[in-house]
Amino acid sequence: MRRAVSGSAGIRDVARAAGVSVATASRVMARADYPVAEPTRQRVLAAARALSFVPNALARGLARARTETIGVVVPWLANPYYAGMTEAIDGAARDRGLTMLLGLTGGDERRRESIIDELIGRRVDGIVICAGTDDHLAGRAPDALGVPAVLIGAQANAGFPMVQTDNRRAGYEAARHLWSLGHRSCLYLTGLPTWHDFHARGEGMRAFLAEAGAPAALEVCDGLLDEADAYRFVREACAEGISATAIVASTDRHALGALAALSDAGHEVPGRISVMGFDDYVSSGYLRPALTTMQIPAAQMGRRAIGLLVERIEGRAVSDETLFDATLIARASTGPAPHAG
Amino acid sequence: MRRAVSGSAGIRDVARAAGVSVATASRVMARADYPVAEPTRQRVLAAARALSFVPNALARGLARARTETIGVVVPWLANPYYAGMTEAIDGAARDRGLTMLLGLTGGDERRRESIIDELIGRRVDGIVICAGTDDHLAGRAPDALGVPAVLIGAQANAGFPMVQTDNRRAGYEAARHLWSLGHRSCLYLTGLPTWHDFHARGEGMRAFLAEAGAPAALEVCDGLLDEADAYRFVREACAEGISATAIVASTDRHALGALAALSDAGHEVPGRISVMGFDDYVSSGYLRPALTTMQIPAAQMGRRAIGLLVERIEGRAVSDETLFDATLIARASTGPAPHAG
DNA sequence: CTGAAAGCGCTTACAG
DNA sequence: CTGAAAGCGCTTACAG
Repeated sequence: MRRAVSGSAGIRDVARAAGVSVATASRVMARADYPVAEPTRQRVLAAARALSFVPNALARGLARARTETIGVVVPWLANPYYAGMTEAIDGAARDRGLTMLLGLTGGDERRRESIIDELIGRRVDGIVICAGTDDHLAGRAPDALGVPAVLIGAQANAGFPMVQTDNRRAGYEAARHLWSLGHRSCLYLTGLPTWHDFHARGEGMRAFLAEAGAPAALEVCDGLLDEADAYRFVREACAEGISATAIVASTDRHALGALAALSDAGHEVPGRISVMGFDDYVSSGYLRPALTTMQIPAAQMGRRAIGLLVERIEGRAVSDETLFDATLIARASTGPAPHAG
Repeated sequence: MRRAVSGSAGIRDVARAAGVSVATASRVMARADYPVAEPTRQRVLAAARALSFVPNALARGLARARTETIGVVVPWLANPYYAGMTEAIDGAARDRGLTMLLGLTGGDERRRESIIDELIGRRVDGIVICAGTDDHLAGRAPDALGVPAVLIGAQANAGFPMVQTDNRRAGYEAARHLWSLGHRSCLYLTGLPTWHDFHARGEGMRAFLAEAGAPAALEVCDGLLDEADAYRFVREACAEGISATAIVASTDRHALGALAALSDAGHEVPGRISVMGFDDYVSSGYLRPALTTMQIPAAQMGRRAIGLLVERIEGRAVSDETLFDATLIARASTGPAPHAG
């Protein structure tokens, strides 16, 4: 019905130019380890080069039922945490010859579902989902998805392999750090309660403080979406008189807002009040005072996710869940509590 | 030879379930505006839903010679400028029903070329290239690419449509801002000389200063890749005695490094020295002192690029080159020059 | 080592 | 409004 009109040469053209059948041409283009006579191979290769043949990945994918493509779904790129993770995922995928199809959800669950359908429609070989606020995945079971999938940073989700940071422990360590500096009253600034990463961090802090015998030492303010929210909240808190000697922000973004607010309120950090965050963006070390933070190994997590995914794709599922640890990066924004000084 | 083993239903299954031919089933799934009897359409739709049919985009793309896919090539995501631009591009593409295939070059031209080949192999309908350091594109001509392409932030490149910021003018305005504050000696911290965006900014500054009668007022230090490089350089400069009263950084990242170095050297900003950058990351307004910067409309540029690309894809090329203007966002990091105060 | 042919899952001119 | 069939550009068992 239609004829090839596209300028690009097809395997048929290559075959003709090399004087072989398309089967043979295909065999040399498809894989290096096919049994083809060396001179034949060379002729085909030369023809392909001469015609600057680029195999049609659609046709290949259709025929092979394998697209060498993985879907990656992420909330945003605006957050350095996700940007870094996405970069790491892309790098790891590329190293294995896989191309990344990126879907940005904007934190909208409905959009996420449609993105996943889209990816399945494009027949990706697997999917990595960087979860955030919720991960019921509209009730999708791992098998119902039709393709292997691995979750990053999600709470336990029916049967999906996962890679995570031990957020509870990270929170625990954060509280311990502050406690050891003499802080006995902390304010935790966090996002929506449904973001379980953040929630787990808070739980970890609470656990430490309870063990330390000061269960009431933690005050939580949630619902803060970004630096602007954190800024406003802390600014008001300062105006009303802030009693905590330390602020823990659920991300470095929140910490940045808090830092700005404290500066504008004339509260010295860490002299009057200490501040710490979670994530460790590259920029955090260049703030002044430099930000103390619990570093989350986003790049490692991304790479590990690809590792798990490829295991699944190749049908050799070994590992299942991977837990990473956050690392305390102590910098200038945390110091001895004023009354302890 | 092979049978469909995959769990997902195909158009054939839908047709069978609905009691129609695959042709008819395809027609209702493919487009809403096909002439199909309403009851028939309903039966097909019901069958599709019941079987949770997701059309195979590979087969469709092969048959239609259109994939509803665009390739986007970007150096990194680690830089908020590119992250924001990529997000905007993705959003604009999604709004038009196009899926983004993202390729990260890491600033490596060879990798960029292989990514472009990869994208062409996947038969994207068009390509957006966020250029950086070089854009000879290995000598590729617009037509030789085989698909429509538009460049963002590249210097004039044989025939490709482009969207850009008027960097020269942005530099000019930056210099004017500083000059009006009494600064007569500026230091420009920048990346590799091959990054023409940065180079143009420097040229613009130089042009203003020449007009102002102080052509020697600009000192340039290039080769600074990130905040770490900027930090080191400024730290040393401070140690040796810095004579400039203002530092202009080619990006906010560089400015961040400079700010940290000045703080560590005990140089007050803007009392002793003013600092400004280019880009305007969301975080820049939360630095203390808040960073004065020339805001580059990255999101708008990304959206415009998609607009241009779609025009090309649909064969109605109207606009060709688009120039955006940077906007001065004056904040606390720039102030009157010390001797002018 | 090589070729002829069926098949991957859709779409769409062509005929009713 | 609907169906039978060719075609999109590859791959790969099957037979030499």
